[in-house]
Amino acid sequence: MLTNERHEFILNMLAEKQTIKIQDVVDATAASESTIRRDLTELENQQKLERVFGGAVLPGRNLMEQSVSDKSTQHLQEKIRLARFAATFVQEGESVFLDAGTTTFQMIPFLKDKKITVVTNGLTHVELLNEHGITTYLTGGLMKSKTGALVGAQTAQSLQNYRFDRCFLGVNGIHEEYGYTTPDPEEAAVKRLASSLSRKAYVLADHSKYNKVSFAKIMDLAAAVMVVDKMPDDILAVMEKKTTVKVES
Amino acid sequence: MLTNERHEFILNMLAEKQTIKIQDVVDATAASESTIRRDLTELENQQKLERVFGGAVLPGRNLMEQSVSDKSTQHLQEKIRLARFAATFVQEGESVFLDAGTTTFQMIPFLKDKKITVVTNGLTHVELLNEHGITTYLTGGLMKSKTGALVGAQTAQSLQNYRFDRCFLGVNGIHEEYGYTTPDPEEAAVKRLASSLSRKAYVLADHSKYNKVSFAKIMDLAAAVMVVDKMPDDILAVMEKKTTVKVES
DNA sequence: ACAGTATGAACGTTTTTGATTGATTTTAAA
DNA sequence: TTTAAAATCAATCAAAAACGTTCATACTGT
Repeated sequence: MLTNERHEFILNMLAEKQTIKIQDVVDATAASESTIRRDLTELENQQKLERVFGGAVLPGRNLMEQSVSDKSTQHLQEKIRLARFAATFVQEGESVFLDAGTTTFQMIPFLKDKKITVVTNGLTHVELLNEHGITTYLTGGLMKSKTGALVGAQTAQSLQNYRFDRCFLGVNGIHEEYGYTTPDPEEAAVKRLASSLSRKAYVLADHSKYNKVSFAKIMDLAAAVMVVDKMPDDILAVMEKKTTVKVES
Repeated sequence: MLTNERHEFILNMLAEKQTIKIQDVVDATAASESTIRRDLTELENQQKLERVFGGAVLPGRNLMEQSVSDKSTQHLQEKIRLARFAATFVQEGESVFLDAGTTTFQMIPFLKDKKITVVTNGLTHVELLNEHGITTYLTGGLMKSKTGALVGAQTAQSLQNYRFDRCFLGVNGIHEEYGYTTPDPEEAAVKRLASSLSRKAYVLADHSKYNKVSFAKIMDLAAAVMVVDKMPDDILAVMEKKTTVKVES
């Protein structure tokens, strides 16, 4: 049995059983314990698995878990429902911009079977997009360690090279008078530019964002289609004067 | 059996079984082991297959393994020593380009206390750089899932906006006549451009790369300072005609 | 006949492998 | 909680397998 075959075998075995013990692999492959041990060490270096005492387990979804863990589960469920709905707008063959942010991040699993091209300025996004086999371009720019977003002049210049069919943005504040806002002026600039380069722009917002105002203005409410969920009826009444879409539940 | 016939036979056998062992081919063709070996080497140069220890696999089948993996621990130790040495060239306040690649990746921990600005096209690099508190710009571009590198026209355009004091590149092959080579033409283009934008370019290479020739040429040997480690003395004799630096051990 | 290429055997080198050792971690009993 | 036994681990070493290189020979087409 070739080394590569053995590696693939181990990964298959792991994918199937979630957890493997070294002895099980030894028995199944007829290779020595030392060899299997070496295989596991190398596969761990490749981040294809994670070693534990006695065997190995599937690698942790570090980035996703990280970005997901800081929000409450209820909020997360809401975001996922919102994201799934937003993803239905995307048609085959389109080009899409995904803003860096946790809500747009949740859209990715729902895009996996569409033949689309995605551009994003989110570092965490590009990895998940690739795992789902979606052709992905990353904008250049300065890395903001806190949010994993790329911003600045380079990002703007990169964006100028693209035109999008659809553009999905996350925001921190929604206000009738002050429009969409977010804490970071540089990220706001990226969002504004992306939406101006897009045939159609969508803002993904759960109810917690309404009537909040953050530091940096992105644009007026009317400049994008707002995809909302669980908003109080009186708010929706105001919103429906604008182009607003509500999740069908 | 004619050479061409044998080649075709091997490719058919490979297409059918996904992976082949040298001994199996020897038995099936009644040719000598040497001949089959030569066949495989040539077919690999034609990118018709990919050699692994003991046989060959379909190309692109598990390139993930080759590119992301860092082979044995011994190789890794060698790379780390090389990386530490290379990092000593970087002075305070300089701007540095770090190529996507495993050897340059190992440099990052040794850069952490310097006040420098780093530009990279490596997705994995930018995260570690940020953990070490280093100001980091990422080039834009198309995401290559195999290597985690950004490539293409966007990457080139992003790079044009910078000038570097130093630029560190990984390569797959070093050859007196054919220069530095790497498997992917697009990555080669990025490396070449980056080095041309840099006051000083360094190629990091362990001894396993010497006398290897990969598919895409990056540039001639003389175009960069080669940082080598553990190279046989006779090779060094040749090298020292060029600008070459050896790790002090 | 001759130059150029392909072949197979032989050689020394590199890589992989399995067994052994002593250290470390877990488990279970005191 | 402490202690001892069992299991697992990393490190080392030598044997085996696979490797590239060289060289002499056989084959090819001109």
